Amino acid sequence: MESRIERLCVENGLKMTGPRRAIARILSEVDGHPDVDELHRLAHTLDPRISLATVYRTVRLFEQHGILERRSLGSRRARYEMSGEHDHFHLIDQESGKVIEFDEPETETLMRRVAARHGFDLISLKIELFGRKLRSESPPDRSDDARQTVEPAGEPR
Amino acid sequence: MESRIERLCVENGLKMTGPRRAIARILSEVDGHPDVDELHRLAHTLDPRISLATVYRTVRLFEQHGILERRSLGSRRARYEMSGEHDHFHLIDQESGKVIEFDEPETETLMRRVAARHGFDLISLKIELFGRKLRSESPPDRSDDARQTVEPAGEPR
DNA sequence: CTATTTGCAAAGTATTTGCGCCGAA
DNA sequence: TTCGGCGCAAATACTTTGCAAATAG
Repeated sequence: MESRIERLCVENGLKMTGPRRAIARILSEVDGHPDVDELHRLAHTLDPRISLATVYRTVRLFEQHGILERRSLGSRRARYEMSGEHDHFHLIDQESGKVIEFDEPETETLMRRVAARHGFDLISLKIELFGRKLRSESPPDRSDDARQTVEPAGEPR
Repeated sequence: MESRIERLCVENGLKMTGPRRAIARILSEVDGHPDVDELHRLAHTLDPRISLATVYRTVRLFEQHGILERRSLGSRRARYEMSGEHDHFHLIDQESGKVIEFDEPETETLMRRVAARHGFDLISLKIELFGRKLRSESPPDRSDDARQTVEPAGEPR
């Protein structure tokens, strides 16, 4: 079966080699924001011959073709996620390093307008909120916000 | 004469050594978003004995005390700017790497609300827009937006 | 005086590259 | 068959650290 990313590779005219296919599959299945080491570790389970260098080369390639986006999310190493039609943003727990994704459609519109105001066409945007969990008082209301993913986090910076 | 940052250091109970004073002054005077090398080069003109390691140690210290904020702004190396009362954001020209600062007060409010909705207290936020200059049509309207700084940019990533 | 800080050089991370062999188209 | 991709190891880029000498409070 062909993963979403494999299809994008073909559409972009990329040669589909074994390693690329493996990495593409990993990327399609993993959730969260893996860094290169994680990707390498996972790809390694599909094909132990895949080298770290290839993972680096592949994510760079995918990024250049708009298939992946690079984030920092408060960690030192680069972390990646698939590009979506609409942007979503990240809320990072300063203590644990956990990342929560959230949507905020108005924001993108607003930012597009800001860019235009300065004579720019918006290509992409990164929004990272750093916060501390509220201990006390009113239980958080999360009645809106469609998708929402929490991940275990690497190092709490 | 004492720089703004020097004052902040004293308030934070930091020992004011020669190197720190020099770096603080550089930071107060430079505009833009210098990386560690730039700071070192500049500090070097004030006192040639200041080492790169000390610059690294000092920016880390200042960051921990909330005096400085670390940004990435599309480049690999960390870049710094003074913390202000209110956050401002960055628009990066994908071609040249130039950085434009802009204010968007509503945004911070909105983001604070989003964080609260997820049960978090907002500590800081980073917003980076990546854009391409509009060649054609209507001259950009910049009648609002208070402050605005453009800087020459290091490497266009 | 004493606990911190500094410079230096060496060690650590994160990422990229040169090169000869290998495989997809 | 051909050209680009791959693994490997070495190179590079950025940042941190151990240690002995220097210094702020």
